[in-house]
Amino acid sequence: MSASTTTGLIDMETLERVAPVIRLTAHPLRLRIIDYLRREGEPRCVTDIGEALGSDQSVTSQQLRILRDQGVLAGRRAGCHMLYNITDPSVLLLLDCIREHHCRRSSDGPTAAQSAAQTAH
Amino acid sequence: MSASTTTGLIDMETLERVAPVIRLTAHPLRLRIIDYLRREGEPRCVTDIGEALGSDQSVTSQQLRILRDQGVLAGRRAGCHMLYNITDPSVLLLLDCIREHHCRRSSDGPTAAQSAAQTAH
DNA sequence: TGACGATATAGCGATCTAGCGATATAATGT
DNA sequence: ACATTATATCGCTAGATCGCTATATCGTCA
Repeated sequence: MSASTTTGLIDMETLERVAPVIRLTAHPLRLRIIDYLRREGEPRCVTDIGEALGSDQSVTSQQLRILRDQGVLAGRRAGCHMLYNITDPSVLLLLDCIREHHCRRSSDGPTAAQSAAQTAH
Repeated sequence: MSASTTTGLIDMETLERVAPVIRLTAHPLRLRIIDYLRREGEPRCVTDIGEALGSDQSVTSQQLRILRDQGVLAGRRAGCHMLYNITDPSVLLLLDCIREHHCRRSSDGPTAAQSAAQTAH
């Protein structure tokens, strides 16, 4: 019985590798940056992103670096600009998921999850 | 021009509300717990989960509480057991996404995202 | 080369998170 | 009531993350 307790589950190594990517991506401003880049459809520079989202240059650059380190974004030089674009399509699924999440959570009032979590205690 | 820079994007309030849920869910053991509960198909108690995943009782209980606080899981009493089940279906999408992610990243070698991130520097 | 615009990094204090051991609470059966 | 099993919480230390300011680097043009 001990051999099959975890068969069929995603192995721990994979989770330990992927979890940080998701965790670091799940940040309000960083998600917004990704959403912005998606809507724009083409690479944007740091200044554009910062101005559009109202975030400071330094902060914007830091977030971009984090996302780049995770392989979510990539940046290429264009003159004195740095153009960033989305390189990991799976984060777009995450955004789609958030859109649904949003509708379910805020429009429909308390969700099955929330009410269940309360009554369960 | 200032009015339409962020139209069509997920609003910041939504992101600030959803991001913590994703961030706290994106934890190796917690993802594994969710994956385990999904595979089992029916609610499981703390001891079962801990034994199956090889995690300490205290740690397991803590993770379950975090997931319950986020509305991802719910627990109901059954005698002296506490049976947990998944209440937020969207986390299953996250797991599916990880499975794809896993295949793309580990099987195909360096991914487009990773190579692009390196050449971009 | 020197000034300037654009981007990246360093350093800091504050806050959050991870695990762990010890202990407290809850439910059951005797 | 008491012992037992199951679950939850507490207290702690170490490490991660956040947002900010100041400063450094890079690329362009005169």
